[in-house]
Amino acid sequence: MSAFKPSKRQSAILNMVARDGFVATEAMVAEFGVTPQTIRRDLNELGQEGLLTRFHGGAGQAKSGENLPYADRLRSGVQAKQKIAEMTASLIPDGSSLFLNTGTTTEAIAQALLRHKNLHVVTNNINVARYLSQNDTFQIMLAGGQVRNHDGGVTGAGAADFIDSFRMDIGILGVSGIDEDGSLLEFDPAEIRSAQSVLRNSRKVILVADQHKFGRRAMNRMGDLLDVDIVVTDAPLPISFEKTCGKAGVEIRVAGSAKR
Amino acid sequence: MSAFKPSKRQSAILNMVARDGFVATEAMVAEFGVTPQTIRRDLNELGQEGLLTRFHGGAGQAKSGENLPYADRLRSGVQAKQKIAEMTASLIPDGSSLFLNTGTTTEAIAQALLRHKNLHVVTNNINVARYLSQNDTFQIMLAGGQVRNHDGGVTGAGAADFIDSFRMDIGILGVSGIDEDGSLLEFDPAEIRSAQSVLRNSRKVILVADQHKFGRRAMNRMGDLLDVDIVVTDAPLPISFEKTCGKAGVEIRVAGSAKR
DNA sequence: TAGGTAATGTTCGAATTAGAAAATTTATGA
DNA sequence: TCATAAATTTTCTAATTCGAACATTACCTA
Repeated sequence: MSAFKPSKRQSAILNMVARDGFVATEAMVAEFGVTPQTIRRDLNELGQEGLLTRFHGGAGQAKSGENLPYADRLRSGVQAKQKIAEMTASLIPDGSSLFLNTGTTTEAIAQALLRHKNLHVVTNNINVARYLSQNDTFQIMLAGGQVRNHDGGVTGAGAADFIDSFRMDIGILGVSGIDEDGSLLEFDPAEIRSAQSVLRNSRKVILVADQHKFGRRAMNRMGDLLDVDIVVTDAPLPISFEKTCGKAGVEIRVAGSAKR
Repeated sequence: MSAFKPSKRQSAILNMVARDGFVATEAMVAEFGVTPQTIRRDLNELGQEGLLTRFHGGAGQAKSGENLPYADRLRSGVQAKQKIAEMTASLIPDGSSLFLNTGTTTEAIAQALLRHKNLHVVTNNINVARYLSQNDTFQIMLAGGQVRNHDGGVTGAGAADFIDSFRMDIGILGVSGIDEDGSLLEFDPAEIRSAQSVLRNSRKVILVADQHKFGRRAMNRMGDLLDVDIVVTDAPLPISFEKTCGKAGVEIRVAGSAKR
């Protein structure tokens, strides 16, 4: 029972490849929860279409050629996160206290925040902590616990308790997926408790999610759109989600829609 | 034979990786006219320095947010730390549980440990955690608390308590200085309690210190040479320290004296 | 010249990945 | 409900890559 349709998964693969330059087969197996054989089939198909290049052990970006229009449409990963990160950063005043959880989007936000001053940040992600530590005016609190090797997230009961000991102005949450009924979903159950602590202890909650997250399924429910104040994304939402947000009283901000 | 010196070839490899995102081992073999094994040696070295990421079948760009290795390399005493790191790593069996505290030397050790397997590591340093997380067979526990911006150390009462909840085979300690009477010294008082927890909870304690640490003064006393089992350093110790170690029953290992 | 060292090549067993084919599950429409 | 097609897993074998140990080469220097 995979949470991805084949076409969805294939475009997600293209996004990963576009973002990282090279993705190992095993990494995709872990990401999508399918068999290596299935990933190889995908890679062979995408490779035949010239959308990526196969390597022993994974796949990398396609050699520059034609086809790029289509590929570009499917791979908006990095730019999308960048736009989301910049808009989110613009919502944060200097001197705020805030929380950042795990995810590539929140890592992008950490980078975008480096120009701010005197932020107090609580996080459970060692990459976020490391980025932010470059700014001497920041005070960074990192939750302790077991480190998830592939993404640098810190998990465990202690991490959630640690977060519970703070009360923050703003909580910034990344998620694995959002269901149509407004459920916020995560792949990793270990992340749930930390995220819930953030929801509880933030005066204002900002949810960051690129367009592919909407409708994407994941096993664990961490919360509900009702708990969120602002959603920052990179493209107009499907109507069903707009309705859900409207009911929940959630403000939607589409990054890069005005300019670019 | 080969038209490239090793250093030339390695920087050429970095260029290829930077340009293409991912380069297959075979492609480099063809490019440089050397054996796959030679390429692998290069890739392992560059990978350990964090300048690229190894994959099965080739190498790709370094994971997000690298540059510290460069800064590290420019710092003085890198070679000494490297030698100490390699010798220390050789003292650690696969599958051990160990502790690593804060300091540039312990960060070098973290890199040197990447080829080990199934280590259980407890640390209060986010850089150590990040390096080690590249190895999927490691289980990493990171203490929580406030992050010291300039070196990535995690401090606070919670950090020491966190360490106290473990019992480890080996504790690896870096220090700011060592007094002639055998006192282990630290500049930052916030580091003291964590280090003492390590001394308490390690079955064997390895102290790592380059030659300049001996005789250097610092304000805070964290422990005594009596608590240490092995000292790893990079040059023969002054006689006064040899005597102190002898009395304390401490084994001294000088890295790089026998081989290399 | 003899010894030492750094770099590379060779060899080989172990580990990883690929691919083909069959079995199973899932989705869909009559 | 059943039949059918699509998607995925399973299973097995072949191909590739890896790492360690040892041999070789080139070069330096005492």
